[in-house]
Amino acid sequence: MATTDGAARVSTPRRPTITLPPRSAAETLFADGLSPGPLTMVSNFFSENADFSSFSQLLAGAMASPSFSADNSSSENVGGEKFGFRQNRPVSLVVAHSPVFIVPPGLSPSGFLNSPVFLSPLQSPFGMTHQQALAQVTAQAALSQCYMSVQIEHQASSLAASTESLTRHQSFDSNTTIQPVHTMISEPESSTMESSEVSQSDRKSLPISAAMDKPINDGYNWRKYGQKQVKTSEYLRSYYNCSHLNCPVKKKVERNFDGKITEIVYKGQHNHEIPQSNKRAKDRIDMKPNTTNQAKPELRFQGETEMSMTNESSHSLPGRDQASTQLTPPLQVLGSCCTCGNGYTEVGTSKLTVSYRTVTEPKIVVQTRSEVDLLDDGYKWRKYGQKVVKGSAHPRW
DNA sequence: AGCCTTTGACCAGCG
DNA sequence: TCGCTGGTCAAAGGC
Repeated sequence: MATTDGAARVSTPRRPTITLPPRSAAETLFADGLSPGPLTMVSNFFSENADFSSFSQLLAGAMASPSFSADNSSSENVGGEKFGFRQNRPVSLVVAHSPVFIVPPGLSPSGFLNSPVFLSPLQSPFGMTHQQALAQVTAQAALSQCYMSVQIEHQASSLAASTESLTRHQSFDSNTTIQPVHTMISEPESSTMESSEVSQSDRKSLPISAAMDKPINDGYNWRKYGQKQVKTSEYLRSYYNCSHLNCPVKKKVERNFDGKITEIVYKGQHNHEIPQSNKRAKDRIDMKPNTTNQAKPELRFQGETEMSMTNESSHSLPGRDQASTQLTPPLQVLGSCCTCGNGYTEVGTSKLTVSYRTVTEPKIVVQTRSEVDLLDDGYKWRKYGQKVVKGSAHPRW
């Protein structure tokens, strides 16, 4: 990142560097605008091991964590669900990558380059827990939705060369869905105007495909093998294969009418490391700070300003012991966060999915074989209702 | 030349 | 058995 950072800064006045605090200081982190709501949910997959540096590693660590293993069994007991993307990941498989994962789903590389949610190498081994690390990634996924449409136009031309080099390692090796269905983050003032200026017609005139056909430059190479308009989502769904030889990983990407990614589902696990021999990989490597930074990564926003990070979500993470949802899966939960009063969380363990939605954040759905940890997302949720949802045998609060 | 996207057709699962 | 739906295939074309 260091090498092309300069180019990126041409259009981005500054990139505030955020050093991730220890988990106990998560509030500091999120005070900068990265609301952790959906993040801690994801983060709870992870143990406290700090030996992973990439998203893949984080996930691998999460999957290998005792809790996950236990949850696996428990989840299977829950109903022997036919989880849509039950992975066949070898237990021993550890995807070791460089400690950089950057581009979130839903943001073109160029968009992400200037995105305030841009991340550089993880802090994980140095004061950042896996929860936080993954939370950051998820935050990128969430927040990027807000900036994508705005930034595409402004950055496509000037940053095309440098963007891909910034992309790295968002390796969702688990069955992970990031589903920012509702982009509700209050747009920063700096981008609100731009957003409004980017009219619908402008957006339509945009080569959306160019900006979004590669929604996630996660370090892997993807080959699109199909695209459909699925009825259940109304959105256009694209199917991608990892282009690596014999790699079984696939992903589905759903986009709304604006071309914004609304859902990403990863299936399977890479049986290889992130390719580094191709140009993109090379660029990404070039973008990596350096080996020193790899060893001592820091969280860095590539965004324009802190202002871009300014949203109304001051959703800070309370202590995990404050998690109040007492759930007996499978069920779904709707409620508002006691911390910020925003949004709700819903847990559908019958499908082993968890989705969070707050007023200020996109919806994020994580599919996993584990549900127990998801119930303790570190937030306090206030139950404000309960009912049986049509089509569901389970109560909803 | 190689890899990618596009897109209609095909297939399998399900009710 | 049939129709619907989601997922995949594969040919064609583009970069």
